[in-house]
Amino acid sequence: MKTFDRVYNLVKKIPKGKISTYGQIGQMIGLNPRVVGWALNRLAKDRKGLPWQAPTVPWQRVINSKGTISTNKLSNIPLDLQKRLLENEGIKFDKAGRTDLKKYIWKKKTK
DNA sequence: ATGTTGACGCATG
DNA sequence: CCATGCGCCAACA
Repeated sequence: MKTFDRVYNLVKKIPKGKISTYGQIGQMIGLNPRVVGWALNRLAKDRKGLPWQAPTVPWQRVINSKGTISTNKLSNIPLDLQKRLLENEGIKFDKAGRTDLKKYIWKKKTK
């Protein structure tokens, strides 16, 4: 089991309308937040023409701990794509591009 | 083996 | 709120 597979498997469990953070994901599977970001970045690189609208892994549901979008400074991902995807799922952003983590944060079922 | 690179996060000033 | 600095660690060259 590759490290990035552990990340993907967990991210796939985030339900629509909920979000998580790199730190939270990392904490759940014992990885540094940077590694989580690295794994998702790799996902984008391996995309190879697949449509952004139908991601295999709902990577858009992972944002940073400040509640803002981290992908906007990247060149390999269209500007505001992540924000639009989340808005499609009912996530609201304020004028500064922040979202309410307390409201939308995903709480993994303690089972 | 060694150095570099981050979709990060937290502490400081 | 903005700017640095640093720890973190898998993958890659």
